[in-house]
Amino acid sequence: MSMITIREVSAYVGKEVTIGVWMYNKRSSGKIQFLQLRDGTGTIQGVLVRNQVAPEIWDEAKLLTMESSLYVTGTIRQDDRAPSGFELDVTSVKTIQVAEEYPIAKKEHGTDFLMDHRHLWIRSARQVAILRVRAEIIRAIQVFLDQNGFTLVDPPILTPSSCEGTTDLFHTKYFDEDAYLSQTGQLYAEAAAMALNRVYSFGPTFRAEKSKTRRHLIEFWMIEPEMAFVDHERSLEYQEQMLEFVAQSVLQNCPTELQTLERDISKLEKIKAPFPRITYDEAIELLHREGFEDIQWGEDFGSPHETKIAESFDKPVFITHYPTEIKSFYMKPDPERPEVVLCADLIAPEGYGEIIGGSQRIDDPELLVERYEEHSLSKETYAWYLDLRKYGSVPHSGFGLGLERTVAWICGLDHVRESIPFPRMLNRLYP
RNA sequence: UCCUCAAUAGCUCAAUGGUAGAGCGCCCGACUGUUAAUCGGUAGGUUGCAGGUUCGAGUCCUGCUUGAGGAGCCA
Repeated sequence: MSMITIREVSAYVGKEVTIGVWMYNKRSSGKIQFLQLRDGTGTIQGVLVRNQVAPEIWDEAKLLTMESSLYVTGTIRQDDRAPSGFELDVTSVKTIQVAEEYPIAKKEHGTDFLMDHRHLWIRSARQVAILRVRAEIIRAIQVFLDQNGFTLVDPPILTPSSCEGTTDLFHTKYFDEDAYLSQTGQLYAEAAAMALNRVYSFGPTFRAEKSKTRRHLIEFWMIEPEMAFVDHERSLEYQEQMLEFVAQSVLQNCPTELQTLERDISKLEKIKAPFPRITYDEAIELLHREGFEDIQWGEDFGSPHETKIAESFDKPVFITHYPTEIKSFYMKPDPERPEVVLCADLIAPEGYGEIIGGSQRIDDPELLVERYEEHSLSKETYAWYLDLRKYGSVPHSGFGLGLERTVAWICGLDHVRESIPFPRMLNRLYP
């Protein structure tokens, strides 16, 4: 007799196997019990017929409650009545624990209740599917970057100062010094690119913003590639190729998960490079045509603006060449138009908003020092970053992809809180 | 920080200012193919907190707390 997982049952038809499982539901009549079993790799229905099993096995199964844990032994049988095509004729049940009354019922729950029970909520089929797709997206990104010669470098999480200087940071003590939780690994990735050419960082980032929308988390994960000798245009090509690879990988490797999520596959099949590109100027014109007459050149787009622009395309769209004034200090001005920078935000379709922000970086040390002054950045704190422009400065570009927004988009979620196992949100640190 | 909405049984929600209810879940019982099984029954309440108006407040008013959606900021 073999100890297997539910994922493997198709190879054991007609054989007796034992599986470690949780019971997520039970339907029973007087002389037959249907145990709905899951083990994290899949689900299967266990069938007990009263006059075909030992009385003590029948009685033990009757005591099982929702989410009770057990080893179940039985024979795998092909059955067209089962959604998965297979059933288990149970011959023996070995209870590990009879669970207390499980708080998450089969019917609907409110957001607050589910978030308070996130540690149990992740057991449900939909959440399991999302976490699988998240893992597949991470895997696909790493495969793509590996195939393109990128090296993973891990930036620090405790940092001495703000990297972008704008948003609110989480403050902590670092012995006698002040320290902050990282809001981006980019500046460190730039340093690593000067050592390893093409690199990427992948890790958690933290923003103490009072943001409370479906697109924001306090703690979220970013993938930040940084490329020496690569200009803005080439960077956009990497971005669109990477997202195409991600979408195709999920389509190929997560069909059952996408089915569980009831995701419209045709939307994902359209994610193919190249993506449309419009300049900031053209985006402003588009918005004026669409009735957003309030927005003026030089202002940043709000969410309604981004959504309107995205609705005009059936693929993700790059918005390039934003005004220098509203963008980060390290972005390289367009040599022909210094009032705009060589940057792009990638806006996802279906209202998922900005999922990538990227730019070519300033490589001229004198211009960088000017920017330090304009943005009131401490020369001492950023001395090491200036060094990158003093010792063999090269053109280089990079971008940051927000993992949770990408997962929410690929899965078709209506909130990023379901795209990460344990979301950290405004006023929510538990569980 | 601002705007809008909400808070009643374990959960999801009802209840003209006039006796606090239903469905689901739990528990008990019936049922040999159930797919959120079905059917019958039992138990289950300081209506978020503190005041106020009223003969009478779950309901109206004030303040607070918590949550949800959005703005700003951002990925």
